[in-house]
Formats: sequence, C-alpha cells, structure tokens
Amino acid sequence: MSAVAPRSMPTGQRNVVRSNDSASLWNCTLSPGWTQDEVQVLRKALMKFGVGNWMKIIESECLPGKTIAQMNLQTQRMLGQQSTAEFNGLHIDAFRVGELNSQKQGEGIKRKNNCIVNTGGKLGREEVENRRVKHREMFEVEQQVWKSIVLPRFDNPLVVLDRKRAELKALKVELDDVLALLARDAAGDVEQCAMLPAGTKRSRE
DNA sequence: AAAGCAAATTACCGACTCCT
DNA sequence: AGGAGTCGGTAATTTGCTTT
Repeated sequence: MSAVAPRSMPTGQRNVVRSNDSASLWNCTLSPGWTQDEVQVLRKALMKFGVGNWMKIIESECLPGKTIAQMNLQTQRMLGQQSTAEFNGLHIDAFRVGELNSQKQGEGIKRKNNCIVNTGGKLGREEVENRRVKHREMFEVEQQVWKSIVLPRFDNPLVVLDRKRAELKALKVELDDVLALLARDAAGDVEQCAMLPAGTKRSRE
C-alpha cells in the first residue's frame, strides 16, 4: 500500500497510514464537510447578519453552494448546542458561545455529536425569548464591530462549473490532437518497417 | 505485520411542527 | 404556502482490539 493519507479522513490523528489498516478502510468517499476557511466565513457572517438570517448570508455569496440546512447544522456545531432559535437575530461570535457550552457538565446536560440537546421537549416561545435576552446581554458584539465586517465573495458555483466544463473541453481537444499525432507516428513506423529488407523483420512464430 | 471485526462517534437526511 | 427550527434515525467514518 502506498503511503497516501485517506481521502475520507482529511484531518486528525487518523490521517496517517497504519500498518494494520485494511484496504477497505481507504475505499470510502469524501464527506462534503466544511473547511476551516468556510467555518471562519460562517462565523463572521453570523456576526454580521445575525443568527438565522440565512437568506442574507446566501445573498452575500460568501458561502456559495451551502444550503440553509448545512449552515444551520454548522452553526449548531459552532454554538455547541442543537437549538439555535434562542440566538435568532443576534450578532454573536458563535465560537464564544461554543467555548462556554463545551465546559458545561452535569446531569441535565445531554449531548449529541458534542452539541447540547434539549431534553425537556420543545422550548416554549416565552422561554426562547427569555434566553435570547440573556444571550444578547452576554454575547452580542457591538454594532460598529459587526457593521464593519467585510465578507469574502466567491464566484457563483454555476459560473465555476461552466468554466470547468470549458477547461475540460479544451483538454479533450488537446488529448485528441496528441492521440492523432501518436497514430500518425505509429503509421509512419509501419511504413518504415514495411520498407525494411525481409530478413530483418522479426518473426511471430 | 496484516487483515478484519465491532463498538463508538460523527455527519447528514427527512419528517414534522411552528411561524410569518 | 413556504421558510425555518427541532428532533429522531441512519449511513458513514473512526478507532481499539482480536485474529490470522
């Protein structure tokens, strides 16, 4: 086996080849996931637009290709809790909340995928609002700070796709040219071979 | 040492509900 | 009606261990 790190495990301690790894372990697909850069962009976007303002984030084109569901899920990870409603509209640093949540422990703290999940059923409207007021006091960044945040803007994925298709087309043309050249050369060899004296041709028997 | 099994963990999907 | 939030379930991945 060659010493190539697994595609399915792009990071982490497991991103090495161990002598006792079976081949099947490496034959798996890359999960979409998020890169560190994308996470940082989302973090800034949440700060700038407020948690839950997904349409504004999408319109800003700072995270092309990401759906609302994906962003919500990633926000849960950053916050360290499943319920995001209590942060709705708040301009916060999700990592700060996540850091505090990661330290929470006790009988009432149930985690799933490292995120604290609600154990007492769905939160009532009033409870959500109460928590939101508390979170605003604790975590919201100053208006002048979040207003000055500048987000990167990426190309529309469909435009990128078109560009890649054009590249592929050009490469195919190039490949055809090379193949044609090789075929011409091969034909030239046959002609030269045919012109050689009979005794110099290699016998197939 | 290599291969493989099984449990634990993680990432994601889809159904359902609520809200505007 | 459609967007958004929550939750349960499941497929995929990771890791520790045993067997060959």
